[in-house]
This record gives sequence, structure tokens and C-alpha cells, in this order.
Amino acid sequence: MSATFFARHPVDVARALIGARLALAGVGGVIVETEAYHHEDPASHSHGGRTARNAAMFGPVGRAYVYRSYGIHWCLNIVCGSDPGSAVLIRAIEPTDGLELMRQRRGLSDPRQLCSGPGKLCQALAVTREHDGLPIDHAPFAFAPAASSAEIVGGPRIGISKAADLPWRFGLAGSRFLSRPFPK
DNA sequence: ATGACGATGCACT
DNA sequence: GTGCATCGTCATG
Repeated sequence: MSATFFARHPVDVARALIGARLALAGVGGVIVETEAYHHEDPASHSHGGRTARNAAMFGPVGRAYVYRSYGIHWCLNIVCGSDPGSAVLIRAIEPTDGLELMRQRRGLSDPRQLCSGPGKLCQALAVTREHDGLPIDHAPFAFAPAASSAEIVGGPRIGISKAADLPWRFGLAGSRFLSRPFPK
């Protein structure tokens, strides 16, 4: 399954991931926000070629690429593409499973603040470097594609300085669990 | 050995 | 909306 699902352009995968279910050790929910990073994209970590950090991006599709951001947060991507070096950043999840554990890990109770950002969702699901390179559809991860096609909105990516004009951020229309609203 | 720089989140104005 | 913590990674000497 994962081969056909993830072996295409990261923009296609980023859109297809909206509405999919993702969990780690039974804690997770529905993906509501993603960003695409292509191997020829200046904003992609793979742009400068393979290094120790980004090695997972050059491995098989359907695996996790986990990196540390600002020395503080973890961020979770899923490796994809028809050529090595592309991935989709998971930016927000609507929490459905393991809410109590998430609240504990985040120190918050508001469901809308548990997974509404790439660093937040990694804290809520307890994603760390240990998960770098693991298949996204095998334990401890669980993955299920969206049952039906969702209504999707797009816009510019967040927090980058290069290729900031590419509209490669996607979200579930009307969701209250986004990291930020989409511009009109 | 050292320095610059983040695919962020949170506290505060 | 603005400021800043905090440290791994990579390029350079």
C-alpha cells in the first residue's frame, strides 16, 4: 500500500494525506494540515544533498523523517516522491485517540492546542529521533488513508525563507485544528 | 574548534 | 504583533 500511496510528487501526497489517520502507540488522530518538500526545492532539507541528518529522506518512501527544530522541537515528515529526497511535513492533527496522554504530555487540556503545529503534535504523540526512519504504516506507527476525498485548501508554507511563494501548504477546509488559518 | 542558522512555540505587550 | 529560548547540524578554519 505505502509504495503506491507515497511514490508520487510530494504535493500530491500532501493533499492525499489530509483526512488520513495517523497514530503512534495508539495516540493520534486525523491529519488536517501538511506541507510538501520536493527534492529540487531550495527550502527542503534534502536540497544540499544527503547528510547524516536527512538520510531518511533518501531512503524508502513511507518512512518517517524526524528532525530537531530550533534545538527544542521535533518535527515529523513522511518520505515520499518518485525520486529520493522528497517528504511531507505533518503540521497538524485533529486529536481523536489518546487524548488524556496528549493532555499530560502537553500540559494543556484544550483539544485544539494539543496537535496544532509540527512541534506540538510531536510532543503530544511523543515523536523523537528514535522514530526517524521507521515505516509509517507499521508498529509503533499506524496509518490509514482518508476514507473519502476531503475538501482541501492551500496556501504558502510557514516559517521558511526560501521558495516561500510556493503554495505547498495544505489543510482540511474549515478545520478548527489547524496551526494557523489559511489566507483568503 | 568555532560560528551561523533555523520547516517553532510560548510568553508578553 | 514582537521577542526569544536553545542546540543540533553543517560549513569553515
